[in-house]
Amino acid sequence: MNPYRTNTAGELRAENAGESVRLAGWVHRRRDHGGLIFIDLRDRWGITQVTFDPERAELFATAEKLRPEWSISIEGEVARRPEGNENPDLPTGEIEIEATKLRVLNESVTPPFEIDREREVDELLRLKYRYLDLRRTRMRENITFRHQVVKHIRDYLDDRGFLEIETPLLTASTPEGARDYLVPARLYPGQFYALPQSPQQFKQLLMVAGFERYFQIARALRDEDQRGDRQPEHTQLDLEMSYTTQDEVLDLIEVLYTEIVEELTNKKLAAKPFPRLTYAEAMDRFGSDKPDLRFGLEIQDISEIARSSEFKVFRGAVESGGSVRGISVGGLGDLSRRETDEITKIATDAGAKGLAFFKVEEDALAGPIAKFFSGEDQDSLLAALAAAPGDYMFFVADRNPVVFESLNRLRLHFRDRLGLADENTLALCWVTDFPLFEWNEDEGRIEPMHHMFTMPQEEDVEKLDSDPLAVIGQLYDLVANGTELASGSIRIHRPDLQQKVFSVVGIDEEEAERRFGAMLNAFRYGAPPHGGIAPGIDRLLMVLRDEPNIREVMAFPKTQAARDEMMNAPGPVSEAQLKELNIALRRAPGSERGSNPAARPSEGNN
RNA sequence: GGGGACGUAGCUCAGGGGUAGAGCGCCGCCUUGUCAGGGUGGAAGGCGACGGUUCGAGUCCGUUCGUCCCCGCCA
Repeated sequence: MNPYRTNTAGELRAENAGESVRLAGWVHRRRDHGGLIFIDLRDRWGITQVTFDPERAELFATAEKLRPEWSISIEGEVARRPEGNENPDLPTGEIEIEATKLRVLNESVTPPFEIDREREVDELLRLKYRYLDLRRTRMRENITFRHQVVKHIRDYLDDRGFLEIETPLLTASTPEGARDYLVPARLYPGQFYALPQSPQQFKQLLMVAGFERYFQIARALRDEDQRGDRQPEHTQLDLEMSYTTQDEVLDLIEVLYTEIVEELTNKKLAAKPFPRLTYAEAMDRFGSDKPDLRFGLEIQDISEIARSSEFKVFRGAVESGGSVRGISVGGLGDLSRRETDEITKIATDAGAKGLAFFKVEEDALAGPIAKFFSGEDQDSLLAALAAAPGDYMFFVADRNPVVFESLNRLRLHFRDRLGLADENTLALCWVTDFPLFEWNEDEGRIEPMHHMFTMPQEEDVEKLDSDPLAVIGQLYDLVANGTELASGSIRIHRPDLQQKVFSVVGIDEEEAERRFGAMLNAFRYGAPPHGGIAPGIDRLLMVLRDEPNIREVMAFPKTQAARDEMMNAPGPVSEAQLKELNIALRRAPGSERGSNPAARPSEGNN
């Protein structure tokens, strides 16, 4: 018999009355009535009320000393609570334990914040005392839920013949993409391992190796600045299949995600099967490759009306190869000058030179530029946007990328402003047929949209030479409520085609050999056609748990400045360690921002 | 790298030129049916740090450190 507990604090019910039990856990709350003491005992599974009777003098005297977060073990009899004293808010609320023994396993100093309350606490304090923060309901539930989702994933893939295979954490640096985290190689002075941004090449090599169906709950590391949904290390479901097709990958993930949502959450799926939009369609209708499909406000192209209008800004945009597009928004009432300025700023922040808008009146359009449009043109605009009296129409005239980005941001702004999206609905959709490459303005060169192992659509292969930017890839994203949850592709499996793609992005044979030699070589040994996907686990959990930040679904995240304030990482290392690694520092530790612990604000230490 | 918000008691916050306040928590005492227990008394901070303006600075100005959010960056 376990010396601490026979049952958990979440499982005892009325039918257990009369049983002798032991429970162990923390003092959640104490209610000392002088002549009677109630202790709420908390463990991972729940809360059970324990009573201490003054007739047992010694026991009672110990119970009087109990304080929140003391670790205790109690023994006693399960008793139905007196009539009328049940607590319907507690699963164990029909019973209580009449304590006969109490062991204090460990006292607790007063915690820096209250464990039993859900109020907001400063994030730095939460992270510094993460082991206490994790005791609180929110985090305990999130981390528990995380386990359930990952378990479901493992079972699902195991059922379908997938093998979970680990790949190295110490690997080679790949200069493009995100900045690598580097690890000095002691045995090779001046050389470094890199921590993986993803197991991409390894999983493809596992296909060459014949494992056919691979997955891994893999850590992916990127040394880039943080965001609400980005951490230095995050977790992906990395997955790859041989002899597969895009549809097969999509179906596999679609069923998995449908199960997760329907079996593990109370959320509603907006549509089953998930809508599949091409990249071109998503941009056209929503101005984004990760559209939020929970609401309308779809974008309409009015370039043809603009081309013949009197309004020079509109005409000019179309004549110089851009377009004019707009959305119609109801329910805004009458916007003040200040409000229209704010809305305009959203568009200009996205690169637009301005924002054209009209208020739709009963008989005509109103607004600063209405005078440039004939009655006929006004009717055409109304018809194009299906606008009704009381609506506002907003138009952006510019190069297409600017038009799309501006209207995308406006769409999301009105979603939030007008509460158009139901929080309990998950609009999952696939976006497919992405271009294989995109043009990098800053660097003046072609780059892969996803990565350079993506297979072009068969009919576009010949365009790799003539018009690479027009080549569509066998590339797909899973999107939920405007958030990208997964990204994948069918891969190139032939060395000649891979070499061709390398050359399009400016990697010659010698460089390809040096950096991707293993893979190119592997492809010469009958590499099977293969493809896969890599869903982000953290982002999925954020969406499913309605958490505003990725830190809320990770047990031990880093701060925005990529620090671990609990473990004090990163930190300096000894001169001896550096010497062993053949590393000389260019700057002494402590000379950089944020690197001086002594400069940090002090906080309570009770 | 850039922009914004914030930093006052252990926690959450109010105060905005005249010497610091609330709720919760904490400590003591009282209370036998509470479950955000109740009552009562008490301790606790000099307002992130540094420098300036002022007779006087949480309060105004500057710098700096830190946290969070956004852009850039990043799938």
